[in-house]
Amino acid sequence: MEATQKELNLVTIKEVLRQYLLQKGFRNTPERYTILEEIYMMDHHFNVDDLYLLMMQKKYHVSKATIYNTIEIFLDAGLIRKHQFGEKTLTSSSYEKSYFDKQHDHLVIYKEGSDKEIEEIIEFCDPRIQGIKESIEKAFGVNIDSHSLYFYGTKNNG
Amino acid sequence: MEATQKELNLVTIKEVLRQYLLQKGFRNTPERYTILEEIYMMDHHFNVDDLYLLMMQKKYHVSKATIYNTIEIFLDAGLIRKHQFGEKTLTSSSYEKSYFDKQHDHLVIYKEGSDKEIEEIIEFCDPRIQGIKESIEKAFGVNIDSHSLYFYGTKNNG
DNA sequence: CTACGTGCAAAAGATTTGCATTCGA
DNA sequence: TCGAATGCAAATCTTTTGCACGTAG
Repeated sequence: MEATQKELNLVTIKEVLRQYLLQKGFRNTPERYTILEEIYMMDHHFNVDDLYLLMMQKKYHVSKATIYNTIEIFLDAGLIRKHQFGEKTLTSSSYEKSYFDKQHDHLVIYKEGSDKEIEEIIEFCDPRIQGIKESIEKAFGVNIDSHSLYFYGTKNNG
Repeated sequence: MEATQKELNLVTIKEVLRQYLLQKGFRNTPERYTILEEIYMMDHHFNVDDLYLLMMQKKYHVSKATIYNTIEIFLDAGLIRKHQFGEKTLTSSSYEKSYFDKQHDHLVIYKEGSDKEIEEIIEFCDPRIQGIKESIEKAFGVNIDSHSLYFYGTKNNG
């Protein structure tokens, strides 16, 4: 059932990409569909290197340049979201599939005693953020397209 | 009056650094005080290169390595905060002085029609974020040390 | 056919590291 | 004195760019 749902989603998401490419006048290259499929088969956040290594393992030869290119397109198409975890240390950008999920935010949990190592990333969704968003739009006369909210903390051992 | 207040703050903040270095057993190097002074004389966000160039102009010779080092210390001491503006494009880390300010969040306004160029960054402070924070702490059993919230949008021309 | 997209390698930009030298305690 | 800090340059890591080649339309 789980696998079947994923298969269905895969069919859907490829169609979404097809429509997007058509509308933009971009080409239907096999790389774009293969990368999309890999991303939508994954269950977690990933960065460019993760994706590159995964595809190498599966013997799909795609260059990093193409992955970076493709990710730009997917971002524009709304097929993925970009994140920047790790407030303290510099980390590479992370991404996640976004088409079937609702917008959510992240709680980044650091290992106890370490400022650097991330132990876990938990997703959450609090409706109050919408209220803040609307207030800001009114207060400053802006249209807000998106937001990002991260909480940083540690496990509560007490 | 403005200048006088800034002078007073400078005296205070140097004392804070002195206490911090003492407590940690770190040395009182002139570089650390000079960099701190530059940061606290500034009114806006800055990145490492901004700071480096500024100090070169003023004929203070400080290497970038030392600036990076010092910034780590100031972060740990709570004298500055780190930011990562620019969700779409990669940008260098930004920093700002934090000692006399209360915690605030940011509204990043992009130039109309451009996904890349930032037109303005506005600071705001909404108390509702505290409520969300407390809910998350209870829900997931964590201690939250900090958060970052960014809204991304464009000027409302309507 | 004719660009657009890809792959590869080189370049660029931010940050980190290694090491000899300097200097604060 | 002597270990911590600094400066400089080289190294590293992520992302971007240039160019020759392949291929979708």
